Amino acid sequence: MSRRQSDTKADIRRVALELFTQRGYEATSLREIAERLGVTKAALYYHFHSKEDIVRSLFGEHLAALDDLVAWATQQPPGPDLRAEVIDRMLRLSLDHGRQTMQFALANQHVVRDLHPGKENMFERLRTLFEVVTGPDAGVEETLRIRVALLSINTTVFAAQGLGATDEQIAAAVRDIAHRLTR
Amino acid sequence: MSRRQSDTKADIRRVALELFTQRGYEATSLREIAERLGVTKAALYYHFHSKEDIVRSLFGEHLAALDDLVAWATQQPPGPDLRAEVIDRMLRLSLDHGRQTMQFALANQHVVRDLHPGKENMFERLRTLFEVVTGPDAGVEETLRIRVALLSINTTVFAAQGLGATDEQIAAAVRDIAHRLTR
DNA sequence: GTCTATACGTGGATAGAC
DNA sequence: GTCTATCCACGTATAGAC
Repeated sequence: MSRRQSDTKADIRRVALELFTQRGYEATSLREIAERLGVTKAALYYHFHSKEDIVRSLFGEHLAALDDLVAWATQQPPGPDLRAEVIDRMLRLSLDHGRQTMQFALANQHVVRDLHPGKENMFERLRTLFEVVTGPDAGVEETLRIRVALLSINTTVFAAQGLGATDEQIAAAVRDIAHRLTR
Repeated sequence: MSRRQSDTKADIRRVALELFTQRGYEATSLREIAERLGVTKAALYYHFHSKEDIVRSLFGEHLAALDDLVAWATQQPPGPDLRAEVIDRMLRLSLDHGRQTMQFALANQHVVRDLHPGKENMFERLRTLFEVVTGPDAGVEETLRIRVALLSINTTVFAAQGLGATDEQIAAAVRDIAHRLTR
């Protein structure tokens, strides 16, 4: 039985995510990705239509999952319980898709922003989520605090660099942080 | 009296910071910067040696100020008071240099990281600052919490996008957040 | 499914006139 | 101090053989 095609495709995705995150999207050439994998540029184009297509493939699932979360949250009755639940679901979502995907999004904001022109991008979804968990009558400071609580997932992953923390420790820290910021 | 040379230079810096932040460093060409200013690429090269030189110029002051802070903090006796003071000084430092510089650094991590090869880069300084404010006997979760508190300055500025918050409101929110995370 | 070869654009950077 | 003109390297992407 021969090596499956999807293995190569998965390899490309893995290396691309790594390099895009470390060096940035534009600073990473397809040549580098190909070299790292021991294949040629043309091989990449067999599996993906374009460079942007690779990013789309990397971020698509995450975006879809975020969509589901937003849809779910919108239907729930507002309140403090919802905040904690949204944070917890977002945390699980982030850990599932791996820390690196978030790091990538943070370090390549303009790329992620332009993936879906118009209002369909990631930051619009985040904004919607912000609005759902924040009451309409919250003051500026409270709004900021709640938003930071949601973003603390990303921040904590970033802060954990070089610390050798496990996913469990990170998750525990995030819950603690979010709790301190939203009560 | 003729238009001073430093005006043009300042204009370049202003536009460059704006574009680098919005579109990313590599995605922004010198041609775009020049066009926006109504000058030619060659004019840019009169004021700056290279593209990287522009970034260095943008980030140099911030880095120097951060150096001073690290040096100061290293000499202080450790303790909870130091944490609050370090956060406060870092907050003032960040607000002074403008929010955009931080946004730029966040959105172009790899560029800032490689500005000074070796250990002289921004993240090394941050790491040093982390170590100073975190006791050597802190657990993983506590360490994460304190780090996130320091980073909350950046996070809050990011979270404030599109909210129309004043610098004072942001500063107040940061102090509140840091306090909740470090007590 | 992966290769070689190549087209084509654009980017950063420099030389030299004004 | 700013321009025109130009160089060169590299990037994405495609065509077509194996």
